[in-house]
Amino acid sequence: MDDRPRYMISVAAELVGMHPQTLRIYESKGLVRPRRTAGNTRLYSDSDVARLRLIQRLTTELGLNLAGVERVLALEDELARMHRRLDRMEREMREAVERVHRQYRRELVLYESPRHPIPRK
Amino acid sequence: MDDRPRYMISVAAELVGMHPQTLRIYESKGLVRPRRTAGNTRLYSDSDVARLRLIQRLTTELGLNLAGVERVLALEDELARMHRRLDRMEREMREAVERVHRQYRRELVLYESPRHPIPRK
DNA sequence: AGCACGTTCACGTGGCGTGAGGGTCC
DNA sequence: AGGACCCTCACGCCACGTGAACGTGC
Repeated sequence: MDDRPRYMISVAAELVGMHPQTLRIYESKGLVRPRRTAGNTRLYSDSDVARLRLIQRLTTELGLNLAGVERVLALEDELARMHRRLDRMEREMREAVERVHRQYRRELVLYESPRHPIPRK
Repeated sequence: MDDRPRYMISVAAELVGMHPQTLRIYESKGLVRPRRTAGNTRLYSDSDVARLRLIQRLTTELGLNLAGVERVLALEDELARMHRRLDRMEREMREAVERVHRQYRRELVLYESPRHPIPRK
């Protein structure tokens, strides 16, 4: 995803329907980290905007305060990481079983007795 | 763990260092669910008290509001469940590999050629 | 009868959103 | 020179904790 810094604060605020000052507060609390231009103007990327929308949902819709938002975002990150880890582990384990199958099939061919042919499926 | 309802509200509040009224508020928001006696008196179990301590850490130490506490508790539950699931999956997959090994070892014994003994470790 | 329980209402504080004031950069 | 940016300060509202008032159960 193209995620370059794009929107200055008034545009970003407009996009998510928030007060520009609110965005500055969020940054001061470390909830979003927009880039800055050489002239120190904030520039929000698309993922910054997405994060703002997420924060908005947590505050206005669910009523969390900013401390809660911070904690929830961290936990959701951790949850997402764990989910990926779970998927990866499932895949790796499946591959491990497959490797064992392949290895033994090779050995069976090597050691096969002519009088006891191995049934092929 | 023995988790019978034990402490009435003044005792539970004393145990965790909170105002009894605060405990009533928490219940009204569904954060804890103490049992009641026939006379409608709240009785808090040890796990209720533990939960109160957890809530206390989130509110006083981290500064969450109650909406945040509710959300965080839910996420931590989910995280714990996922962790158990991960452990279980790891074990099951390990057993699956082991099953494949055992199965092929049996077949190798059956089909083994006298002139090509299978090396044992 | 007394004490701790129950509920409901009122008050104070603090967090957070909103706006204004004043300076700086294009 | 104007407009949007920067930051800081002040106001208002609402959530939450605390306490009081009043009724009920042991």
